[in-house]
Amino acid sequence: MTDQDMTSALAPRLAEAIRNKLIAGELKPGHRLSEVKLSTDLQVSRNSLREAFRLLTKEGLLRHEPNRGVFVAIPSMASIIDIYRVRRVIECRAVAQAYPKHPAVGRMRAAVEEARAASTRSDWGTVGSANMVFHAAIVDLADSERLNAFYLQIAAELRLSFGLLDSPELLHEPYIELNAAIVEKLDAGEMQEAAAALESYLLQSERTVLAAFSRIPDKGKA
Amino acid sequence: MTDQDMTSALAPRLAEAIRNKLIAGELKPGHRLSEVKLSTDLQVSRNSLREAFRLLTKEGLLRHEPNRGVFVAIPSMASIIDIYRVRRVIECRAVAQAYPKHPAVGRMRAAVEEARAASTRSDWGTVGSANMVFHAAIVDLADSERLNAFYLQIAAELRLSFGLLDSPELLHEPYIELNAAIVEKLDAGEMQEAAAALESYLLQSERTVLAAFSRIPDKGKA
DNA sequence: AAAATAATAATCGTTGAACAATATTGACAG
DNA sequence: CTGTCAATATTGTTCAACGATTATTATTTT
Repeated sequence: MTDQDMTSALAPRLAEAIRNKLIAGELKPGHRLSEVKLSTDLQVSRNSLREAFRLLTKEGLLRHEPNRGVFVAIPSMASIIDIYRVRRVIECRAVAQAYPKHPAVGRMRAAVEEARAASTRSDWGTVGSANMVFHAAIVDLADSERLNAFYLQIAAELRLSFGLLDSPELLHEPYIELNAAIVEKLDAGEMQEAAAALESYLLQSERTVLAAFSRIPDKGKA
Repeated sequence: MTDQDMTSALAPRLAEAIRNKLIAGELKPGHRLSEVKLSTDLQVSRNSLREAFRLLTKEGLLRHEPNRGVFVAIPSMASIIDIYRVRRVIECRAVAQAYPKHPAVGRMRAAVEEARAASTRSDWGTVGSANMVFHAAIVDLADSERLNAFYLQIAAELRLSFGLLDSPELLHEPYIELNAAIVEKLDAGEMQEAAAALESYLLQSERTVLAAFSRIPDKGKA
């Protein structure tokens, strides 16, 4: 994990490294990222790090305060509501308009299987990852690279919120079978029904996340 | 237009300045942007310019080739198709789910009026701008800042494509009254009908743009 | 003359240092 | 305890440098 392949440019690689730390919870919301400290830690120059900061700020994972520095974005109810709004717009439409034999359906099915297997051994981390794959596959039904990229960004932002919650397993486990139901409906060619199921699914998930979020004691504090 | 307000950071301001040049057609697709030349022209350092480049590359307006530099993105049929796919996903859903008395409807109506007025005096530039405002207002019906930001980005990319076309007035003028019809349906509370109208509208617009694009002689050449 | 090759120049990628501007900290006086 | 002001740290931006890669020109070879 030290010096990777130099295939791509430095700034995007740096951004990815930081992004991974963010979604892994190693950097907590509200925390300030010192340019000198991070640049020495990551063995890069301040300038290169600043390029990465700009990327992540644009992605919504960092917040930039002039002359004060960059901070890990602090998720809010508003941001969660906004993200779920985006998800419903994109995912539901993708399912409603899907071609039932789209290759992504196979990935959806595989993600359901992986989640089921991980669930039996209480591997909630894998369940969560499989769920992410499932929904990314849904978006892929729309066959748009721009939507895919946008969704990945939104998903990363949502994972930042999840990091604040105490029991993230509850956020994914109940939905495994709902995911399976959506795949079945897609297989049967019932796209409208699948979209409707997904919509209520997402609304319920949003409520659950918001409820868990409201239970956080010191939210709003750095 | 020289040195603006220093409210925001330099990199985003630089990005905006370059973005404006891109959609104004001052920088043509395929053209390489020299770091030293642009940085001296814009009176900024190479490092600051590179930060702006990263932003614009992420937006899809520039393309980055390792060790070769950044180039103005070259629109393709594939990118136009992709962008219209995104537009249908977002705009149609936004209209279908709209609250008829949403403030954005007023902006839609105002945009139609401005387009009509500009059309009578053959001011096609204003017609085009009003059309952009109209569709941005549509997206705003969904009340999502993330969707708004994403749409703005996509719209800028599309305008880059428009810059290649010979007679852009044909791309907007025929749609003024179709826009008006959508506003009327929204006023009447007929959101599904409005969404359906918008969908066929966008499909037709896509065909027109693709047809005009296919008539470009030397596309694919730098 | 045409093609291949070598030398040269130009550009990018990244770094480190520098300095001004702004923000934070801490001492001190009231 | 509170407000003021200097001292300190951090960001914002620029500049110069140099290795690495690419583009260009010159040279050689066939």
